[in-house]
Amino acid sequence: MTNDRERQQKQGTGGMVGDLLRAFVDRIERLEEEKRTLSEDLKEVYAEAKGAGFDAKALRALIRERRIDPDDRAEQESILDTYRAALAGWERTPLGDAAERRAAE
Amino acid sequence: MTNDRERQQKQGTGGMVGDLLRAFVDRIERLEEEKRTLSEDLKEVYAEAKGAGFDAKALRALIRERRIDPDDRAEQESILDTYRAALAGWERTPLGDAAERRAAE
Amino acid sequence: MTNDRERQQKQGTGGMVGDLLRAFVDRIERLEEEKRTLSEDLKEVYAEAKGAGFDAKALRALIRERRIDPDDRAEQESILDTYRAALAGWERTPLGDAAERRAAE
Amino acid sequence: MTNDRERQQKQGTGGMVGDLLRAFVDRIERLEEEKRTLSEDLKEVYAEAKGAGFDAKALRALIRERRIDPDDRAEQESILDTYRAALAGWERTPLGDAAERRAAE
DNA sequence: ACTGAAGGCTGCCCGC
DNA sequence: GCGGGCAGCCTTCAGT
Repeated sequence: MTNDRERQQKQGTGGMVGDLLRAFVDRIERLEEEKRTLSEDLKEVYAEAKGAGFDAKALRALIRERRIDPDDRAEQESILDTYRAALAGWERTPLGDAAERRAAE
Repeated sequence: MTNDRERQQKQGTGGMVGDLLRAFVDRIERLEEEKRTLSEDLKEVYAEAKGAGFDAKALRALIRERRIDPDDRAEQESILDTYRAALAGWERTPLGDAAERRAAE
Repeated sequence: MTNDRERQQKQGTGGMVGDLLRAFVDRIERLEEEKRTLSEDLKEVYAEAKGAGFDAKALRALIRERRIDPDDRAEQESILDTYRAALAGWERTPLGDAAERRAAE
Repeated sequence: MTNDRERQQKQGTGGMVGDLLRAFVDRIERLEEEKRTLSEDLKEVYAEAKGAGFDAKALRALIRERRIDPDDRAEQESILDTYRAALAGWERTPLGDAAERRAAE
């Protein structure tokens, strides 16, 4: 009988592994659901902040800045400064070229 | 008046705006921390499952499948509806038939 | 015959709309393929730059910085500075709390 | 010459590294510009299709379907393979049967 | 340590 | 003009 086979798969002696698997799936899905809820809460807070007159983009930038390690940030900034310096005076970009071509059409 | 608020934000007169900002930052960072905790929990569960003999990759595939499946039915319906709308007035044309067959797959 | 019906759908009088649709699909897929090729080229260039000793992350940051409008960037930086100032001295973050709790375990 | 002195100061020894960096930046920005152009072309094609009476959303869905379909078969195969691997040693258990049926859907 | 995938985040485009 | 949906980018993580 199909149902017996089903029940065996889910509950029988051989189903212990299945029970274990289902337990894991359950835990995972609960955790994911909680994460999803938090993401929504976060979205709400940003919306609220925006409603209070704060710039959401800047607020996100602020949070990001606070999140990352100050040392790492300094390191990255330092490298970036070096590159910026290496390109100093180099305003002739492909993007500029394209804009000129576009204007010439 | 908006300008007063602007000036307050920039000068910190009374710090009320600063307090508000701090409150938002605090709420955001708490929520993010909770999310981070859940991500770690999730990672642990996967590790535990792996320790129990389950293949993590397959487990993830299973979870993903279960996650998208419910939406998927709705999505398929939605696409089907959209196709019907896109083909409005052509339903009796061969193209309409082809689209319907495609959507029905 | 099924094949004739197929051919009608694809090539017959009633298939003119189908031809048009297929032409659009063809153009779109060609353009997407070209985009994909460029993405791969880009990836190669970054890999090459990395091989030449440049920091890929910083390089991307540099490119991003050059891409956005200088005025917009200044505006964002200005707002960010304002927020930073409003939070000055506020180092007590949830993340910090969590770290302390973690250390206490 | 003043410019040479300037450039030396900003780029370091001989400016060779700076030149190299500029070359990379140039290549990257050109590729990105080409991508941007293609994106615009794509947008135009969609607009044109819309003008011809096609529903843009449905068209995008169609393209997406065609794009993922080839991969999809491979992906499905891959998942199936993964499941088989995950269940190695349990194939003769009820769980194995269930997993195989699930993967076969 | 690096590479390839997976997931989350951000910016863009459309519809309301 | 704005909020939602979607595509692309970035980051992180498992695997080699």
